[in-house]
Amino acid sequence: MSRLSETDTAKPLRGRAAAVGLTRAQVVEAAIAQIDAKGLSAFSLRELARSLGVSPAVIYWHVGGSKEDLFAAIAATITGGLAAAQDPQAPWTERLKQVFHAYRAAVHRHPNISPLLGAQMKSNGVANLDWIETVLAALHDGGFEGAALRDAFNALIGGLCGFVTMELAPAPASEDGSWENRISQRMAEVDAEAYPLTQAALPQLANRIFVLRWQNGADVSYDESFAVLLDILIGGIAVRAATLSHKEPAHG
Amino acid sequence: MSRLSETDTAKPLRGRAAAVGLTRAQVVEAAIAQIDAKGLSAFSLRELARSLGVSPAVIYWHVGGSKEDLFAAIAATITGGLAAAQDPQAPWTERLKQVFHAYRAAVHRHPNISPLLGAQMKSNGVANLDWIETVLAALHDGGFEGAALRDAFNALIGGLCGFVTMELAPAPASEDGSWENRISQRMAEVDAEAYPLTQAALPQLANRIFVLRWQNGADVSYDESFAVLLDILIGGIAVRAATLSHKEPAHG
DNA sequence: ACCTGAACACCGTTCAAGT
DNA sequence: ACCTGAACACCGTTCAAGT
Repeated sequence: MSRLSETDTAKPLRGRAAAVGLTRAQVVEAAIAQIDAKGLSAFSLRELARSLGVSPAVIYWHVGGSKEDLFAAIAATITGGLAAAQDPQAPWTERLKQVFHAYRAAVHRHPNISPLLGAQMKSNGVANLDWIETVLAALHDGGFEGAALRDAFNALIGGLCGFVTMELAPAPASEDGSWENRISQRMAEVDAEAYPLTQAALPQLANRIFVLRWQNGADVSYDESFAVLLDILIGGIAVRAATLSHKEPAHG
Repeated sequence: MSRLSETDTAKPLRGRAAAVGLTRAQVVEAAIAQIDAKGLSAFSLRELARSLGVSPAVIYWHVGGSKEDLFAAIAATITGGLAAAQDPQAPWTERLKQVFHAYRAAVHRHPNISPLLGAQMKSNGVANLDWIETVLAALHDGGFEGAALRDAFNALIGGLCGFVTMELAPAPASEDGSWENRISQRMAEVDAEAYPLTQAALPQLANRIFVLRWQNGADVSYDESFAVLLDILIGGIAVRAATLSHKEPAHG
């Protein structure tokens, strides 16, 4: 949103060319702004350089080896500070809810970035261990370790971060709304013989359930569905925690 | 896997140029083979045309307007026939398990295609309603309708398909294993002061949990984690079904 | 109906050279 | 240390023209 922060006085400015005074953080910030504005599919390093009034090569100088590295830096920026969203006094099940709600809120602040978080391993990297540590700590408090810890962790992260990725899956890039029109019309014509339940459900659920929609979670709220998923998952994890041999039943 | 099926005799072959005799289905099949072999990031329409010994323009002629349309056709091919995986006699909770296990197995047969299914709305389109109908039918048998049906459907699809998307998120494209080496080494150096639980868990869990890994679900099994997620989700959905006013408690 | 060939407007990435 | 400019090897997409 905001332009390059002019208040960053930490730049040496020694040479004449260095008068541009770009920072790595500024490059990442500008990239996020570009993706917020035009979408991920329209994003390019050359366009980013253009928007910064700079040669394409400077992106490489500041951010490292490749476009993927820039994406990883963006992902790290988006998911930074998630650990702070959690109240250390709360029971572990509550802490988990807080962290995943914070995760979803953070991605919703930059919905176009979402594919980088869910569908690219490099962006999932060791970037910031802070919020991973909080998830592991909560599960540890619930009594999980070893293979049970692994499965609980993966089920939570995969299910919840995966939900957000699907929720915010981008629509096809197109100036006009031709695709939206075509798909909404095609849904109106679903064959009642072949798909009776789909046809019956569509009047109420068209564009409000995955797969049968033409807008994503940036335009249509999936808050309640996410709440249901989170409730079921945390509840199920708590039940499993209670059955672990070396712990008393968990509160929550 | 298999080359173009020469046994397809349904091609007219009238002109001389038509001697190539390409089918839309063959183009899609060849695209899948390309992505299986080289990965999604290395895939291009020109390369596909080259592998078919054909001009780039023919892809457009056969498949429609854009690369995204080809991707949608690929997604439809991959998820086709999922409805058949389900035993109509089984209780609704069992049917759900069958369908989602079949979904995961289908994507695992072409792991490189996975981002198309989870992170692109066009590929999620009305493509094939068959398996959507089976999910809606199962939930209907469980007594869900209206907003409850919507949330149950979204929680299931988002959580489970989302899990598969994360599980199979592609590693960065690079000839050598330099990235794998770097990240695995960085994990070995996690600060025990700042991240005590992460550090304690890593010896057992490195490369076996999301985010802290350098290989994806095509190389490392997430079968057990998926089973845990599926169990918790179906169990939670069944509990909610039992609380719906107009139904008796569900079996399963 | 199906395909070719060439063209247009872009890309990501690298590298010598400047200050 | 930070940036420019030009170059290389590609893209996706379109369109007239061929058979």
